[in-house]
Amino acid sequence: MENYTEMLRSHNLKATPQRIEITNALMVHGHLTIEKLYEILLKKFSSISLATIYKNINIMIESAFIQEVKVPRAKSVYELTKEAHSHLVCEKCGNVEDTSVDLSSIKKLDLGESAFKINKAELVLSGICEDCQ
Amino acid sequence: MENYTEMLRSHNLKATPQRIEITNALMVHGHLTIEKLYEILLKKFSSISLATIYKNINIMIESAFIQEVKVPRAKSVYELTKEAHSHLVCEKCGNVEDTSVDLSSIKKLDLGESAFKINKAELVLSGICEDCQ
DNA sequence: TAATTAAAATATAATGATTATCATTTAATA
DNA sequence: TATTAAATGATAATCATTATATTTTAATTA
Repeated sequence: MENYTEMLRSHNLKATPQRIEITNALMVHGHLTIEKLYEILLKKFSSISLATIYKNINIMIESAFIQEVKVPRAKSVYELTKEAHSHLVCEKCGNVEDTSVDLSSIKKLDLGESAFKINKAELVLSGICEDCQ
Repeated sequence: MENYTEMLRSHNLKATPQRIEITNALMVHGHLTIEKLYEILLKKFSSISLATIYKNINIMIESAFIQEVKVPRAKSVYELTKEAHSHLVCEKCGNVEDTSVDLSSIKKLDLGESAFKINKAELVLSGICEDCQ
């Protein structure tokens, strides 16, 4: 899908060139930190403000267009919202990639133990990626 | 176990009153944010510096005495290091509790898919706790 | 038990990250 | 094309964390 304008509008977000470029950067790179995103957007918009990045990240999270991934022992990265999945984080190069792990079994497993009502499960697997081995 | 002095020393940490109190606070409360920890220690040490909290948290993490838990959509909490476990986070009251979920099955499940070598699995389950339901 | 010393505590300054403010510009709509 | 609410950019303000320098202290040893 290339139509970022419609993607943004369907989440009630104005399709500004800056937002389209954020969307594109996340589509291309998968997972990006704030500073990396800023760096990438500076190439297209030489006078973009860091505040614009922060404000857009926040409003895009609110509208569920993107999501924050809290990475152990590292800065958070952001990704486009997609179907439920988990993350692999390389302890050496810091790269983050998606992985499809079935968490439904965990949800069931745990429900028996307590009265806690689980809505969401977030799993981060740390280790060494293929390239770094 | 009540002997916090020996616990600290076994991790090559000087047993200062401030560190003993941090240990005690974590033992009593389980999971605490930086600011909550500061608040608690102020009651015992009216002139404790926030820098002391930060420095101790960092050195205690380095020596594996405690661990940081990154909580989705909230501030990190810290806990004493114990056997591997997962966390339940209440979306309403913010309380964090431990839960024993077997992650070994996940590790195996995933290993088949890619050449990524998993060292650690961190799972956070979000939902509504018993009290908040 | 007192003396020694490296490390820790405190106070505070400095840095880094994020948010707020405001004037200007622009996307969406009529 | 004109209108307007929202977004952008520049920058100040705030909040979180770390660094620095001085004083104090836990651990060790004479």
